[in-house]
Amino acid sequence: MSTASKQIIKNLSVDCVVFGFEKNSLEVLLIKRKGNPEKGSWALPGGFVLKTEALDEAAVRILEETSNVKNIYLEQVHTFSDINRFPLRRVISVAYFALINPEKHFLKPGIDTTDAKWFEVNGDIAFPFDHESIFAKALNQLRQRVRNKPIGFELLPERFSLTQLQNLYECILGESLDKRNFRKRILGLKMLIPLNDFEKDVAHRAARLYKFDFKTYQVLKNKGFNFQL
Amino acid sequence: MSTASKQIIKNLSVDCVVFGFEKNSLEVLLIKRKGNPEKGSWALPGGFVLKTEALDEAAVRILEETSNVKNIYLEQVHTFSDINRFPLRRVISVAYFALINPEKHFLKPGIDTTDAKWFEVNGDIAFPFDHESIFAKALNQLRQRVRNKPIGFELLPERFSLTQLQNLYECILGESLDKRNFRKRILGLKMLIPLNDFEKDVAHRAARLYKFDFKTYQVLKNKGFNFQL
DNA sequence: TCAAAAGTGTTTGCAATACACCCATGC
DNA sequence: GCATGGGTGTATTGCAAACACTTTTGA
Repeated sequence: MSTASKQIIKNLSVDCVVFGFEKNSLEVLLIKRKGNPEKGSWALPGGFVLKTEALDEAAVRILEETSNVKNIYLEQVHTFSDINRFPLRRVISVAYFALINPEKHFLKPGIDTTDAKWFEVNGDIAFPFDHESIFAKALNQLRQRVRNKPIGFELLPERFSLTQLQNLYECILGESLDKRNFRKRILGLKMLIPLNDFEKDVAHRAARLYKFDFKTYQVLKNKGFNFQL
Repeated sequence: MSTASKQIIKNLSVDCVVFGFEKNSLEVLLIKRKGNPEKGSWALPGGFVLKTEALDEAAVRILEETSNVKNIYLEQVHTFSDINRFPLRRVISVAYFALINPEKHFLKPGIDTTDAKWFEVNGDIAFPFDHESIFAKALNQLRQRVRNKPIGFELLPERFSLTQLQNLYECILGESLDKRNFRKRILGLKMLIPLNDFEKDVAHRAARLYKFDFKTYQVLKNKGFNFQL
């Protein structure tokens, strides 16, 4: 079933900046466009809003349709409205940003896409349309977010080491952090539960694994915190 | 000239939450609606976007048209898209928030409005449509803003006392602050220039007046700061 | 002389920073 | 036994918080 038959709003789209963390690298999900304009180029997953849905719903649907990504945290970022941002006609686009753990999502191309793939955030990405600005704004928002809300639950495997968490923070912020201070502050938040499990098959002392205390995590997410990492 | 003749986008509007500070009270600008729906009720100034303008431009134009407010700081807040937020048809609305000094703006009703007036933010306001949510989101954003960016330049007269500035902060945050600590921190930012002028005709010791060092103010606005007021 | 707000410093505690060595493991 | 990353504690510093009295002015 094509989106067209579902009554789209022709001048309103949603674009999603989906961040994932894998192999110590922060990545962004792009899809290869099946149709014109910009056919064949790698773009942010996006699509038109239906007459029957709110923007949040559209974002969820579009991510599922274009790349098979489901059940994730989404947050509205900004609305882009340059007159010529889309070449065929005037379309304004609402940007969303999302965090997921790539390992939990098997990408597959969907409607309007021939492929879906992760790209390194720090690599050189040639975005079509105004997706460069959209991406930049979303990345910026992610960097703000990490300093006053807990983050990681959405991006890491269920059990992880403190070093993994620190790597995640370092990737997002683009700076390196002091190990001892990082641990002190993170553990001080009491949002991690230490497990009696350790890394396996590593050529060095095995790191203890932790999981998120989901309840505390949610509380912190609501009330936020305020420290320098 | 009516907006209709300028080719509006019928499903896309902008609503503005304009904050002003006067007589130690934080206020929001509302306009009285001339037409249906919600004729006669006090609403956020808003209007439809033209096919020929970006959202930021629309916000500027709409504020000027509805209430004669010009030349102000505007910032996009959020896009509201509930299917039934507007009763006549599906309209999504992009909210902006703005800060102005009421004394510098002579309100007068414009297109689609029969009146324009300031309302106390802390009073009971009966908003039409989903303007309650829009207002709440904007106020929330203002409260965030005040903690990590300088604010006040847009809301205060050119020359003002430290007490006025403190009152402004207290109004926005809805809590009272310690005078000595407030002064230490504000002066520490080096964004104020002390003048050799003082309050006049007050029945107590006259307060020194300050003005903003616009350059430092702008620098701080870009790089932000991070302290608890 | 009283009322009302302006103006001013110090102490205390906490949280951020900087920093270096021993531990466990696989090869 | 060596290379690799895991794990740990302390001293210092700077900033936030709490707090009360004197000064100026007009009525």
